Amino acid sequence: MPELAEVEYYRKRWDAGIGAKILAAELRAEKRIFRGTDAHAMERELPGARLLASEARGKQMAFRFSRGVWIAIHLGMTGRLRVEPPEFPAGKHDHLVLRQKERALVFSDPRQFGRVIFFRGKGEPPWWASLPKALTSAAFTRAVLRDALQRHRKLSIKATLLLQQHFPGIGNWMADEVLWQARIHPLTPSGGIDGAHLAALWKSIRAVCLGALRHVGEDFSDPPRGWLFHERWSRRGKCPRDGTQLKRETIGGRTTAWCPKCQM
DNA sequence: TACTCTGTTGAATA
DNA sequence: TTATTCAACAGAGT
Repeated sequence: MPELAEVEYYRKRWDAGIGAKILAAELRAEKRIFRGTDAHAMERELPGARLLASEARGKQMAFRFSRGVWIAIHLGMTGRLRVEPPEFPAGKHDHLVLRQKERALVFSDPRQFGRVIFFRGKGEPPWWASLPKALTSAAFTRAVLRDALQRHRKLSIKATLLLQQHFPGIGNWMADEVLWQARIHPLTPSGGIDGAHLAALWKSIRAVCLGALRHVGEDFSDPPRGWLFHERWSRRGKCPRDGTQLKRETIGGRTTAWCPKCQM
């Protein structure tokens, strides 16, 4: 599930623990969630560290602790962060539990497509510093968009929008929403989008990111009425603009919904 | 029960 | 270098 705004929502769940010390880190190092990181070091070095701050970039989150300790979390498809009472017993899919005096910070992920990465050192971890700039920042210009589309000119625009190195935070439903709002057919080759279409695409990328953050990102409420979002899940979904029955097909390996009438 | 679907992404291949 | 396919995993839906 988690795309840009859901990630932001879950990140803020752990804000409850900011300022408090970690007493214990419970995890099972052999879990797939910890692939590529030193989970034993995490278990050893987190206790005693104080949670200072967190930030989300696209689908990535970083939690910064005292003593130069960081963890990054990616939620994958089914990952969640939540807060439980301090003595809460970890369930089957609760892969990381950070105990504080007043609460437990819990990361769960049944499918384990997500991951946790540990870092201790001076300054920002390299993997964090090298992430692309937010689509809602001034750095995401029309020229940056055009470059990304040209680099993948043969790829369908739907598949291109899912590339995290260019469109951090965009996931399957957001990509469909962006294309529907910009009235662009998901199979359009990315390289063929220019002029007014490019301008419309740029505008709807920002509108969808901002709208999602404002609604889903704040309190997990649904996006605004009138968005494709409310229709795209069902086989019987209708275009909110003209009532046309939506088409559903796999594009770029993902289920895609669009209006055959207004998306050209 | 059996089979299909899934809001992700990285590794392996072409 | 870029595009495509598939697997990692578990639960929900039909």
